[in-house]
Amino acid sequence: MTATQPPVWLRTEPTRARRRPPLTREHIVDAAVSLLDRHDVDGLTMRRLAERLDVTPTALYWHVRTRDDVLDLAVDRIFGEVPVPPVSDDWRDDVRALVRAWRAAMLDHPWAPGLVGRPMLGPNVLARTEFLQATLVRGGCHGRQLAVVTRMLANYVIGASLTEATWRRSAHPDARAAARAHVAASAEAYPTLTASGHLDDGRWSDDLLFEEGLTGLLRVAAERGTPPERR
Amino acid sequence: MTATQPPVWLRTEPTRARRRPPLTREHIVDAAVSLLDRHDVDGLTMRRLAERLDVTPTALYWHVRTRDDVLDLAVDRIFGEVPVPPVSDDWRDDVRALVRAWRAAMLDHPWAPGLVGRPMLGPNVLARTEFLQATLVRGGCHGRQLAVVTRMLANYVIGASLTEATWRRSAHPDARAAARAHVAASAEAYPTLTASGHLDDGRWSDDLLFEEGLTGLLRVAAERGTPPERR
DNA sequence: ACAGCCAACTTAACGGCGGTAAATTGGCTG
DNA sequence: CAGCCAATTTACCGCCGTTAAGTTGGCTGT
Repeated sequence: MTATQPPVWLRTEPTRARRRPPLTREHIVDAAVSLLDRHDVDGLTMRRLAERLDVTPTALYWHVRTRDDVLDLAVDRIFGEVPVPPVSDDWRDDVRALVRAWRAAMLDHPWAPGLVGRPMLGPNVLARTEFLQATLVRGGCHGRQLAVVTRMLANYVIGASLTEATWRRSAHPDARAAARAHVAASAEAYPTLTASGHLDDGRWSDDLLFEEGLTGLLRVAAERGTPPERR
Repeated sequence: MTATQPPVWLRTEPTRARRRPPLTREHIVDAAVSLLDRHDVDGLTMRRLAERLDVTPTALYWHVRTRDDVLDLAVDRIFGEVPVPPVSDDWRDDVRALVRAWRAAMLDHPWAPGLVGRPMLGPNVLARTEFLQATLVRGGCHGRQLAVVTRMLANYVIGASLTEATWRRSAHPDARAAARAHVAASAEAYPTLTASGHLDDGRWSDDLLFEEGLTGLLRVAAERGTPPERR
């Protein structure tokens, strides 16, 4: 039988599906994140991404419009890793949990904070922001105060992630040391910085500084009212 | 006289210096900033930069190691535009003035906040940080509290600049509108965001939100002590 | 059984990019 | 006027993002 069919060896493969697994936007983002984790932003090329997915570079453009799209999707993917905490009886704890996890996710992927400078409208980002603001409302924030506090907290966590990730990325063991030496060399120009050990590693842990700052912000968030003229 | 010299017309030019003006790192940074202002980060190419300076691209590499160097220098140049306020009798006013000017400079060059994710060790950055911390010391901050507050303020202004510059850069008049519509379309998923008008333009001005948040931070900065177990 | 369709992918190529190596220039010094 | 050497140019490499046009192969309707 099968006389008219060419022998197996000449047919390409089981011919089951065209590709298995078929290329997906999800798969692309998977590969992108893993590439970003390993090679940082400059290391994410459409060609490398394609190679990783065993596909021609141009195939990606069927699922994605540009490289920037890939980056946007990757950022939102990271935000998906931020667990939205269960609602507790103290709204402050909930804000703390969310913001803490937010920072942690960013630091797990130190390339991410540097990409925050683009419009973030992904569903994961929006969902976390929604939770943050809803929690603040639960805590009694309204109107202008709500807007102020939301922005304040977001700015804080963004700034903190960016600052810390910056140093974490220049991971060369002595890059920090070089920086410290550089400042110490002009100690008379920066007396306070050198005295306070502003660039020192071990002096105060990043975690501690972040937590204490956050505590301060929550204190601000809890002060309700404070209209133009208060009291 | 001058018989042995060829007539002026055949000599290339005053022959005063090899180039006039001679290429300088300062000139390069000048051109870079102006190019960044006009064409954003992607628009700054070594070739365009060279063209602007009437020089071959490779000539730049004599004064600068890589394109990243140019970006680093450009960022520090921007920080040079931040006026260090005169010392007043209220340290809070001084912090306010510095931080306010810091944000203003970043927003004047909306490409800058996105470049903060690289080690900033330029003299202008360090001088401003020194002033900030010195002022806090004057206000009575010491040790851990000083570290916490310094970071808190820096993170806040960085986050705020980045957030605001992001929207300012996607300047297409209706880009924000599209974003708002996008969120509004899933209003049932983001009830609080839509209710609070989180993405609305006119609701609360960026300036106002920044100032009120800053007021809160200064209140935190003024609370001294607060050790592990307080009171 | 087969014609035709169209989503998904490949082939080929373009222009521009950052960066390097080697040659060149031209004012200055001895 | 010989020789030096800082400053710049010429020539080029390999990689990049992206586009246009072709190909494939499973599915649909008859």
